[in-house]
Amino acid sequence: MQEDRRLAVLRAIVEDYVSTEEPVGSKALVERHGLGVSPATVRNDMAVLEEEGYITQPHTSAGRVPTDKGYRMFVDRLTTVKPLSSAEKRAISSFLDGAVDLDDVVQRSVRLLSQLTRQVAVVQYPTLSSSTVRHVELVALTPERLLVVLILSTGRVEQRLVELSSPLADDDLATLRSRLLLVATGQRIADAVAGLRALVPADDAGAQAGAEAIGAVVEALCEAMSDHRSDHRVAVGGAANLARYGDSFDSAVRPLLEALEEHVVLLKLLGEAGSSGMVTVRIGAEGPYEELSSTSVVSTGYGPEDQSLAALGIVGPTRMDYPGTMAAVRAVARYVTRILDEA
Amino acid sequence: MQEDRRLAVLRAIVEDYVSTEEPVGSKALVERHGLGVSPATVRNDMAVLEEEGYITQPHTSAGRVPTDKGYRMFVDRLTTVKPLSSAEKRAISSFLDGAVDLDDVVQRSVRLLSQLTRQVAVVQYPTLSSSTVRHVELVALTPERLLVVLILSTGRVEQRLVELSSPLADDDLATLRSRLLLVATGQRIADAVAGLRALVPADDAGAQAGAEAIGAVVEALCEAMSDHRSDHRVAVGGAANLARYGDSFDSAVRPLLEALEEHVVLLKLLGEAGSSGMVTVRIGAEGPYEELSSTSVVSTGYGPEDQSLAALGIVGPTRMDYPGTMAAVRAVARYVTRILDEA
DNA sequence: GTTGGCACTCACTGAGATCGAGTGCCAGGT
DNA sequence: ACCTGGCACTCGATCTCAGTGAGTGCCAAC
Repeated sequence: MQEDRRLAVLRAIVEDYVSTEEPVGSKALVERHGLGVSPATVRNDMAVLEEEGYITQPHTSAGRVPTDKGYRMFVDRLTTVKPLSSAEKRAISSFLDGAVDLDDVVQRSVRLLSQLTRQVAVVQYPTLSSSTVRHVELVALTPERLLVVLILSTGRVEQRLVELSSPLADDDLATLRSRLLLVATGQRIADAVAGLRALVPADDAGAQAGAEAIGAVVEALCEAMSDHRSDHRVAVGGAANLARYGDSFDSAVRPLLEALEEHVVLLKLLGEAGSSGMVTVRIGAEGPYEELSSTSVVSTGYGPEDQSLAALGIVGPTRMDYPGTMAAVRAVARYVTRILDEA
Repeated sequence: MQEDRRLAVLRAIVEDYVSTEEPVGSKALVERHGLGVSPATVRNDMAVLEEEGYITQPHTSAGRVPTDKGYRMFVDRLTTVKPLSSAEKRAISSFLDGAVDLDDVVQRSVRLLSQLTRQVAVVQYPTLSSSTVRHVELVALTPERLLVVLILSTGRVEQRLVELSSPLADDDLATLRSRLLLVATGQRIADAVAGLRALVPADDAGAQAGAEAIGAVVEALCEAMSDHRSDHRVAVGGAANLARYGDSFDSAVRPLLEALEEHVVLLKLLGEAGSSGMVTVRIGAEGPYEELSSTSVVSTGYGPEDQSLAALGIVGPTRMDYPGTMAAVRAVARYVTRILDEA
């Protein structure tokens, strides 16, 4: 019984603190929320909650503030699913439906997400690893310069320039192209890489015409396929929302701004995201980055069905509207998944 | 004579204020700089400078601070070219020489520029308008889906997906491809667009096989060429440097953060940049954006010779090290130009 | 045209003094 | 066993107020 009320108190504290941005006291609590008890009772509950580590007071004789543990409890057990308003739903679909290509989808998603949550949004570009090769194209810019174009099922196009030491005849080019197509088309990345490498003649084989070209082209293709830069590309948006931090500027915003430029760090944060459909919340110092100890990450995977292509999410202060943010993140992930499926 | 000294005083004020971040008084001035006169004399000069609008005092009985007009004078007439240190030069070349493709060049440039200047750097992707068509490729993903790939002399690759209502025979595809190549290859964008449009048969012409395909493909190509999104792409880096603003946070950083996300605004700012080789400085409220009245933009065009492909520059507080910043911007622009030329 | 002297201004700083939201605890009520 | 009203206490926030000093403007002398 009292256990239940204590949790209600915790929830109320979190909600109030999130919306008012100020430590919340016992009196204000009973007024703003309909718990039918007196401030004194609430104070007792608060004392217990503090003992258990869910809340603290910044200084004696100030209201209480949730700790990371408190937020965690709130997120895990106290949030009720908060459906998006129909206006928000409309915003999402009208925003994303106009997208023309992959880049556009990602960019619109970041923008949308940052506007919905009023936080900094991060969207990872769909990763290559689970996609297949749709097409490979060789273009002879000059007899010694080949442009290798790789087109993946996700719609991503990678191109590489290959310089040859000796010119390549058109016939050989055509042969090479068809061999590449035969081996790679329709394959998953990993299989395609293996198949392509097998094409390269062993060192001691006769220096047949175009042997150098095969090696160089295959090398370029494999490099493009396993290119981690593409895997690691992320789009960031809504940095202007950082200006709302107001207080705790140097301690919180600076490292965050730095992290936002270090895309590898961002990916690590997003990477903790579970599979599609599950929204993951990392609160404060739960992660590996000490400097981000006062920021939380709400993220999820997105992509068709069980195999999630990539992750998206938002980064914000630990004091944030978790239910609303989680709902927004999940909704956007779903829509993006659908859009990608259709395309 | 006194005229000369007054300017020397102005220069000294700007330099001191930039480095100390505090209003500078007459006594400190004569001490730190070797002007061989007494504080009283300097005070007289300051009074004149203030009357002429080059400096102000934040409040009575405080030191002087340069006005926008003061900075303008400083930049136009008082700066001596400040050569980069050899360490900086080395940093530039080692940083940029490793770049592998166009995207990489741009991204490295932003990073480099932001680190050299400790400001927010902005680099515009090379614009399409002055580039030529290197190659056009058609790929039949399925008989009804064509992938159109456009390769430009700048190394940029644009792709578009075209859906046809009826399948296209391989022969027709090959014919179309060669006609496209004939018309477009080597042409400047504008000419290529004109040539391509001429390929589309008039409405009343017989519905020859592939007529629809021609129209759709040409449409896609032209759209890709005149696609303003590519023209308008910019890379931004070094936002973490905003954290150094410290004071005047809400008034300065917030609008700046917003502007940084509005790439169109950035382009407008950069767009004021003169031709290659000339570094342009916009100080404070000289520009069209009131909210950016306490920020300056140092920018320049870059690209081969007379025709500049795009612009790059930095955005920072009006109180900045103009000589150093201008030198860095110019140096980076030169290096980038060289790199692009070689590639 | 320059300089030293001098009175004046005014932001900044730190020491009280005061205020009040909020707490902890206890005795009494249900 | 639990809730409640009452009460003393704490301590950050706010205000006031004098003191300090960097810096100025002006003037008479060089």
